Amino acid sequence: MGQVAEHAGVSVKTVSNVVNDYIHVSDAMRERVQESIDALGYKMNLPARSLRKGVTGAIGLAIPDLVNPYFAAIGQGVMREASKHDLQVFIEVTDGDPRKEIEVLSDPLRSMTDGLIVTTTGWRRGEYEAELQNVTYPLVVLGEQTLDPNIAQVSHANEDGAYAATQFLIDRGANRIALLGAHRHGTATSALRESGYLAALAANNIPVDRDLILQTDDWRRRDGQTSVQEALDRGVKFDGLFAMNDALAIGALHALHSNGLHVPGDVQVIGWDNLAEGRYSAPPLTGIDPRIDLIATKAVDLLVASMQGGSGPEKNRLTMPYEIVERGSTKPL
Amino acid sequence: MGQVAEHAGVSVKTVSNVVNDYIHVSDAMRERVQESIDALGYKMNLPARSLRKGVTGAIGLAIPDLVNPYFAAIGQGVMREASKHDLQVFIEVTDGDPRKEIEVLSDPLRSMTDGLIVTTTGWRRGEYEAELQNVTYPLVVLGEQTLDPNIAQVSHANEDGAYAATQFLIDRGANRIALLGAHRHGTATSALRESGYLAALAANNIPVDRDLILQTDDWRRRDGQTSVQEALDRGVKFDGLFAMNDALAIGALHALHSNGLHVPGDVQVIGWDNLAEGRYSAPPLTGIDPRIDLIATKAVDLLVASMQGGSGPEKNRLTMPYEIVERGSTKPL
DNA sequence: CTGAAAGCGCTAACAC
DNA sequence: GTGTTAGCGCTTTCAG
Repeated sequence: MGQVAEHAGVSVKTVSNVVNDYIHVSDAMRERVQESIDALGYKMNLPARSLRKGVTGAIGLAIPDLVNPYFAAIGQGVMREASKHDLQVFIEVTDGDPRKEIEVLSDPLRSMTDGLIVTTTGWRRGEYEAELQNVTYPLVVLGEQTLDPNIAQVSHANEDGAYAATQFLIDRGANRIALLGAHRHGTATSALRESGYLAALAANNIPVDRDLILQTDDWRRRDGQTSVQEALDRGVKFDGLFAMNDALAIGALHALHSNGLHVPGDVQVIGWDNLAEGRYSAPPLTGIDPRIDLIATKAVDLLVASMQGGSGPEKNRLTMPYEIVERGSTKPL
Repeated sequence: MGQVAEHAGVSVKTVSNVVNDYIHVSDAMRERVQESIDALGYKMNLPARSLRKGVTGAIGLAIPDLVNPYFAAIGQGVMREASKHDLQVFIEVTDGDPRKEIEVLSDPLRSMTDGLIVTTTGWRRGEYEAELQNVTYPLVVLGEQTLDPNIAQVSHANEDGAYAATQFLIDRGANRIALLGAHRHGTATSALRESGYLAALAANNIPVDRDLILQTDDWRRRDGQTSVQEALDRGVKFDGLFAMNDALAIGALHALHSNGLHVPGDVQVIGWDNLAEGRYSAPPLTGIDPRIDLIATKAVDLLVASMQGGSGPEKNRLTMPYEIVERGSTKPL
């Protein structure tokens, strides 16, 4: 910057003014400085600016996995919305490891971001409340795990959506409905979706059959496939299947096909996430659309509000609307 | 840091020594300082460190799209390998827009990274050579578009792989083989794969039928689907299909099914990328495995070498090995 | 509207 | 082994 100032015959302050689009700069001056900038190929040093200003112009996004299409979509949505606010996004990967999901809160990288969006999968309800309390910067949690109502948060309509998905299957004639994705050690999300499922069964006077509640360790395609395969091997029969996410559903489809079962003829399948992949599966997947784009947008907006406004009495815990998108994996009504 | 120094009754230099694991610090001192650090909850300010040291400890990764599983896999691999070198990765998304792919080279964010890996999709051969020349920091290009042999680069074995894929189909009895993914405005990658396809046909004395060369605007599922659907609508017949990537192949599968065609009975399909999604399609996809993990690893290693060693006479243009993974979308030999 | 000087938090160089 | 000082490149007072 000194270089540019010298070349243009002005002070560094003036160069800074031009670079930062300061109002009170004469057009002549602006042009002259800009020419020097171009001539010398000057590039702003961001670390120096951050150090001086105390803000970085970047936010962090902690997700479990880049390759998982759900989190990739979150990442895409966050980046899109952040760029509208001229914010860079630094992605950190936590592998769905609860320890890493909490470490990220005090990572040195926090000094390079003005706020953090963290998506949690491993936390159980009530865990890590203390660490959350110690956070001094703007934070938004994606998930349903915090107790403290002061922490900004955006969640799926887990219970309502699960109820609706189950009812959807019932309405189309299924009455032995498997639930795929129950966690042995109960994450908050799976517990909520399970309770929506149970509520729908109860409302329709369908008895609960524990054999139909299929556990998985994780929510990936493989987990869906092996879990359904095992159920089939055990001789469990069902005519409907509600998978807690699309990846599980894709795996389930695979297992069902391998066992000669027809979808939706023998088993109707409904998923959750409305991933692009589900539009191209055979058959295309019916499912809950949680509006991932909206989740990401709201998360950024909440974070930005917290970064700017301090902590007004704004609504900081959002539950997203959902829709059911009907495709070939369920029968038409 | 001053805070910590005061609390521990030492100088800032000593605190810095402890934080940076400097060798010549007595154990007693180290412990005392560490206690103060913990007591005060001190966190290193990265921008300040970067400013002073002139290096940031981070690298940039420019990819077209976070949601595209191929690039997500590249991202995952790059992050994994980078973390082995204690490097942060800052991802930037270029939307496959050639302009953005070039802008990223001179982005202000470069001052926050010590090097850049850029994956190119939009460049045509020979384009942007000037901009590439102006780059003053370590750079690795993923793709096959640069002419300058001094630019580090890792590429797929496009021509050989395409030849092998086509031959694979021929060996299994196909003799009317469609090629899916030719670009109207010829990107380097599609041109190379097309030439491998043509070479294989020639080697087997199979005449080229231009109707079988299916153009697409991009390489996404949708492009594969619509392109194949159009071909079918035009009455084009084929018993084999080589899709230039898995996304196209997934789209093709969808179109084929919709038209009552059986895979591999009526049409054998081979893809390229070996994405997880292809393992769960119906039928599971045969295809070229480009070893995405290896590509990412090599890219980081090349970059790190260039960041450390300056520019030794090392091999800086790598073509990755490939394998064919056989699954249900082709017939057994 | 523009200039001069101070200082953000850190590490490198040098002194002790 | 540990302390002192200067300065990385920028923006922010405060003068003019």
